[in-house]
Amino acid sequence: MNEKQAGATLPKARSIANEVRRRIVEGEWRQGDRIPDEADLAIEFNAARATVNKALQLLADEGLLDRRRRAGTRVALDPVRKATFSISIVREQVEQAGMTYGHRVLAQRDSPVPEKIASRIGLPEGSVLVHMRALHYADGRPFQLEDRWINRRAVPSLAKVDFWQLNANEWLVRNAPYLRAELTFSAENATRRDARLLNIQEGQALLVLHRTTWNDLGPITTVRVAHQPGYLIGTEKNYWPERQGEDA
Amino acid sequence: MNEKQAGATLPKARSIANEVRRRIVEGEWRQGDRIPDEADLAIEFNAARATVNKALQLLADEGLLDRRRRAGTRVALDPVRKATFSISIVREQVEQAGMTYGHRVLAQRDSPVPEKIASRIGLPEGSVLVHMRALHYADGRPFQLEDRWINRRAVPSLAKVDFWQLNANEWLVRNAPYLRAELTFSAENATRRDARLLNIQEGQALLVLHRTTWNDLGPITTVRVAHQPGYLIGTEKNYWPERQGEDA
DNA sequence: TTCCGTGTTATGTCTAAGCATGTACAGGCG
DNA sequence: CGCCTGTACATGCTTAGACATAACACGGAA
Repeated sequence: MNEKQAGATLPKARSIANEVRRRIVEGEWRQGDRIPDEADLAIEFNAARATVNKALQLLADEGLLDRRRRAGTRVALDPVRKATFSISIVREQVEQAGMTYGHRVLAQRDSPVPEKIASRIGLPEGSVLVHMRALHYADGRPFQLEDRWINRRAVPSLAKVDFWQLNANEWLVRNAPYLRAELTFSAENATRRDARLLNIQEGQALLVLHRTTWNDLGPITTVRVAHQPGYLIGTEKNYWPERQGEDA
Repeated sequence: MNEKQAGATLPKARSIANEVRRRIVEGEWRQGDRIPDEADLAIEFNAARATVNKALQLLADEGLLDRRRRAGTRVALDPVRKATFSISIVREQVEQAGMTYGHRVLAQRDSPVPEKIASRIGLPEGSVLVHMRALHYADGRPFQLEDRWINRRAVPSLAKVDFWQLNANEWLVRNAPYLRAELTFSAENATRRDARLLNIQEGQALLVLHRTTWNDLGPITTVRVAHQPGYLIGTEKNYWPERQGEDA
């Protein structure tokens, strides 16, 4: 999606990067080999050193190259794979799949945080946060179950927001930029409650995403998102569970 | 881990980025606002425009800014979060957690690919690939179950490699750089076989990672990796399941 | 032999300048 | 009033040159 169309002129740095990548993939330069230095490549590609630098930085960010001052640039011994996922808001996920989105708040009240959550977000146990649960629907089917704690103190403008009406996810994303985020994936067996709400069988494997965000005032929110069984999160796109007799 | 130590001088571009990020997070510039153009910021920060450009590109890559020619730079309406995970080879995962690594090949033979796999990697059904299964151990406990298909044709040097002896994962990572990779996470209930091999109960929720890689000759390998129950994959680090009476 | 300084060197970063490119906007034409 | 088009402008990208900085390598001192 990020590649230019054939025929359009690629930025020079990018095309240099592509050429270097090709040489690596085709084995011309092998893992661990030192590659020519920026100055030499600049001559070879008829570019300024800064441009070559940019190209090599790109590849280093991809994990394909290992660069160290004075030591030179070499092909990474084990090309560390960095997988990047773009996490969009739920509604977009649903709508991009061509379904209609729905949202329902199940519960919302102020409550002291349990120890487990408190330690994850770095607040003293027993701090009172907003606790809410909501369901997100795709074409009327429950799709995501969200269990969220919100720290009013990190977002002053949030003091009077009514989360019964609101999609907390979207409100926060749009109104409370964060400085730091932590995100984990795991798999959990659906609890009885998960099963009831998502309309599935107890014990089914759920892909669970935990996300916590912080700004300069402290933790903003932490959320556990349980996906419908069969949902895949991928680097390229996400995949919906198969449905019988229907089309995605 | 990527922040410089306090006291060390931050690259100018990075410190400009930080300042801009601060203004956004603290609400000085709000979502959707147009921010001053590069030339103005260059004056304000006493830097060259190229430096400001680099800083803003950084933030645009993070998804915090939205930049368009002529239209200017504005704070993104919904700061798209890109989560990046660094996927290292299994042995490193285990050793970084301070455990000893072990590896055992369970099966390996040439076999025609089933339709499901074939369509995923883009080879005709029935193509004959190497099919292998292996277990990875941490401190003697089964930790990861790997089910892999390897396309000898994409990696000529692989023709005579004996996968009974070898850690396929590492061999491929080190010897077969790829051009494109696709990666998905999902959750699956442990099959009877998963359960037996991982020494767990059938039906337990497993975090499953599918990875497929391609080079210029075609698909290299596709693999299903099932993790021990309770394992978390995160943006910052990965988390091991709790163990009773022991310390990680 | 080992250890420590010091010079060399490749990358890291910045600057000033300029051309390229896409698009928002205004103004003209039907 | 709507559509088209030209132009100005903000970002995109490159260059040449310079200085900073980490780290290898070598030589001399202990």
